[in-house]
Amino acid sequence: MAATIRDVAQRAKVAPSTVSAVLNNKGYVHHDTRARIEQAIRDLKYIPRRSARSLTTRTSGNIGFIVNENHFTRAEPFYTKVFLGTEFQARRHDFYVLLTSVSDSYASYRDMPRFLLERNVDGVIIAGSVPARLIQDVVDQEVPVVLVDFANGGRSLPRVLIDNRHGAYLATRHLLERGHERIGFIGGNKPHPSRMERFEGFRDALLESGLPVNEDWVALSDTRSSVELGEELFHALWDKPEKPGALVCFNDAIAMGVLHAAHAMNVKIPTELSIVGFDDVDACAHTSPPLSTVRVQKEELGMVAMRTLHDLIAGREKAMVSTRIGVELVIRQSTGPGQVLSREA
Amino acid sequence: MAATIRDVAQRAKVAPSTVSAVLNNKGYVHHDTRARIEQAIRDLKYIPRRSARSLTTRTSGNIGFIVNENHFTRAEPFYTKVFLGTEFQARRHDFYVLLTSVSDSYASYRDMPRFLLERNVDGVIIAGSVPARLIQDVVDQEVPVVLVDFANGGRSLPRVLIDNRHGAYLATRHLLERGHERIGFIGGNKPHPSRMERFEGFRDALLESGLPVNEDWVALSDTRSSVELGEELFHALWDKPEKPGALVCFNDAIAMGVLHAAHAMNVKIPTELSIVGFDDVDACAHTSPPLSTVRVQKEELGMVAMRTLHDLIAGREKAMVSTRIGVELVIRQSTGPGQVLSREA
DNA sequence: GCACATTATCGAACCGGTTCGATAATTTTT
DNA sequence: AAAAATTATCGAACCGGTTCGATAATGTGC
Repeated sequence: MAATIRDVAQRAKVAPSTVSAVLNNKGYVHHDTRARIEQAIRDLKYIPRRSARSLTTRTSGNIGFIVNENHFTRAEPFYTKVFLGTEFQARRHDFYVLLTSVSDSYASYRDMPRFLLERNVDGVIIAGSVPARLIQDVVDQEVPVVLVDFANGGRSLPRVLIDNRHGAYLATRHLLERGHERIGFIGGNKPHPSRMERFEGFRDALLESGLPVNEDWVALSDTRSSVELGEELFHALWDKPEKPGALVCFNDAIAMGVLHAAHAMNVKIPTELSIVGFDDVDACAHTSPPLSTVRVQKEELGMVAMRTLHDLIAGREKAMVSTRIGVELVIRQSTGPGQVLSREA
Repeated sequence: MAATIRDVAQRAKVAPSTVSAVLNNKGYVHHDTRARIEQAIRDLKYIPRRSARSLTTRTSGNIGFIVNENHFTRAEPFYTKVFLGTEFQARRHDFYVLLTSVSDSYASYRDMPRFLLERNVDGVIIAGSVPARLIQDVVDQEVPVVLVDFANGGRSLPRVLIDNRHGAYLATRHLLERGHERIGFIGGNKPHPSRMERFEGFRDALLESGLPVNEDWVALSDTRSSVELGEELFHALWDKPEKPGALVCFNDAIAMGVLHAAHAMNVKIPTELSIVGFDDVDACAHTSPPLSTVRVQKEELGMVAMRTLHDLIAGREKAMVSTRIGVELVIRQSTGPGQVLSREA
């Protein structure tokens, strides 16, 4: 039914290889011949099959997007947006994106995404933290890789990161400028590099203002950041004799957990407690009160990663590149003026 | 570098065709031979290449997911979730999902998604409304199709739909049970089949209670349903001399627009006006007040569509199947008791 | 013990592109 | 005018699987 390159060749009275030359703009083809071939292509509505082309060129036209199962199954809006950004940019480069997740129990090369085993991708984007072993296996396959929001320890791979430190710095400065002095930091996921960076940004802003970090107002955890964890951590903090007047939260999920828990305990936001989140997920604008947060351009992360990967695939980029995506403070209504109490007293 | 089927054959001292037979569990292979081949496969870490397999079997292992550009570029959470559902189910069937969008200006077969032109998908899922011409072209390609949340007029294609009528009926009954009598319906997107169905569910519930549909409290529009449209429609309604006490909204975006506009005009929700949305997007739980709505299992829509498509591809399903995905009422705090005023007066 | 079915394996052809060396015609250089 | 370079086209081989008919060995029925 569908036309093949030989059908086109026959109709244009040339060899298949000449048609191929026209299709790929290679070698010498006489102007008239080219016109004849192009006409034949139009007549037969010919379009080369991906599978045939893939076999011989050893390229698939696909790129793989790998995200940790934990991020994915909970349909976390963050990485979904990163994925959409990747997808959007991929389309411009005529690539398709194959999405998959990996579990923490990754053990051997056999657990690699099928698209890698079957050599069905020309490159891979890895979003968020994944087992080190997986990264090793991907690199061993000699497939170009770009990491997003994950700076893998030793190995030096191209990566696209969030400016976590600056974001947390901005959030903290904002609270300081509103007159807060008793500022805490809460969030989980200790091993995640973002956590450290965000905490450092928080700490730097405090130190810059001559304020110490009060350990009583810092609540961390080893488990994943989630709304539930936010509630838990809030309760832990609120039991302390001296309470903070403002909290910098590791991310919006945590912040929303705090919001809920505070609401349940009748703690008024922002009059009794100010809260800043991080990420700016959609729901932030609709919480009550709307959540001040640090906006991360999630789609941009995915887009930049795809551009970097494309450069890598095209062989344009050799050096390891590390890009930081900027952040911006979004002030809504969860941050009010701080009570400057102890000063005068 | 990577092993081919001939390498495996050589090592196991058999013909490539015998290896193929083992790989695909076809024909007769002696037990010992099979064991030898399997050992060779393990030794060489052999995995067949997708591209080679695709060329000869004329299957790609991919399915295409098409969504209207308007739904997609605005990163609408609804179809994103449907996509994730599809993706989740696809993985179970060992398929990958290629995502793309089409624009309303679709004109000819050349505008079809590239994965169709290149014959790089074994089936297609179309989510939401798309140009009729596109559907025609896809059908002409003889590629299995399943529609999601879109009942294409004349043509009779397998589809997975939302139980819109019942959802709107439930929402309206809920308001009636709270004592409301002055209930309106607002929403846009007239040509969308869901709109009609939801309106009918609303109407049926009213009629069942012996209440007429008051045209003054029905505000429709031809443009897309959005937060902005919700605000507009609210203002239009609120200008009327007699105001409704409750509104059934076409979807959550509209409802959130109403919420915003009401808030801006100092109209108290739910004391002065009750609101029910439709879809139950994530943000619903976080609005102020949290939005009562009709929950649609978005992931389920995508999963069922994928299952249906898989049956179609495997040739298990011939007849046109149309599935309705159930809905459930989620009561939050945007719906209060209705004032039974004119009764006694 | 012979005809026939079943089991087991093989090799060649094929899927539909791309690549590359051979060849010929034309143009440029010397 | 011969040699060299450029332009134009072709056909065969190849990518790495699957398919299918041929052939041989073994088992079954009568």
